[in-house]
Amino acid sequence: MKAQALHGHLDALLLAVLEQGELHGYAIIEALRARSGGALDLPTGTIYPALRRLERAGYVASSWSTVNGRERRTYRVTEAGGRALAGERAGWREFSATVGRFLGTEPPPATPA
Amino acid sequence: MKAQALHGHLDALLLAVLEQGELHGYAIIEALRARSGGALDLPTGTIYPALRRLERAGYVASSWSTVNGRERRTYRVTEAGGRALAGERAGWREFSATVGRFLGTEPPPATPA
DNA sequence: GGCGGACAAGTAGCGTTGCTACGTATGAAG
DNA sequence: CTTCATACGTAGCAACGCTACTTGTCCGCC
Repeated sequence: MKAQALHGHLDALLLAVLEQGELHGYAIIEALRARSGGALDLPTGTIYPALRRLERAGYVASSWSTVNGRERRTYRVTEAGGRALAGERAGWREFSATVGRFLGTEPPPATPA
Repeated sequence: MKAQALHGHLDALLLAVLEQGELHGYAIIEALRARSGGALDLPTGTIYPALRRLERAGYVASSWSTVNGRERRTYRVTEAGGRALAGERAGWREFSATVGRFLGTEPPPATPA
């Protein structure tokens, strides 16, 4: 699956993953890959900027820690982030319903002309 | 619904609409609006360039006609476009299933037997 | 000791995509 | 005559994610 189709939904995805528990960037990538069955394998150049975007927006907060000499920035969802996620979920539902109506997850209708 | 979230799926949408019968640009906009219950109200500046993109790619073909002194460019899906649409449909299914797993939208309604 | 690979974070630059705003023209309605 | 619906189109912009690259530590292997 070409991941570039994520357009506009990446933020929601990140919030959704972080909703289940705080994680650091690298772990988020692995969580996405694991939970999607390998379909989502995002490069660091995609998620780090996205995370900073979310932090700038106030949807996540981060804290540094050092584990075995390796610096880690751990992110967690803020209250505003939680609200945003709820909105994103609603938006996704509407979006997928709308697009799904056209791309019909099912075989092409007989189209009685 | 903010339509800008369409990112990457517009082409598939256009092909899907045209699959049911050839239409001209303006009619496509109306068809999208009608079939989506008003959720999709795309500006001409969005679909005309998209249509030309599709034509350049060989997924649709167009022909001019004049109706009541008004020029019309009518589009229809080509064979390559049909194949592309099939691929887009498969892609959409995978994409929506993947994102849905995170955003909690349950599996697509296609749950037969 | 040296080397590569996993872990961990980050930036710079690019291409694609859809949107806003604008421009042109005809026919019908008021 | 003006306005609205029909009908086509372009130019410029902003957002988003991707590719490619950089820095640094720790661990296992030769």
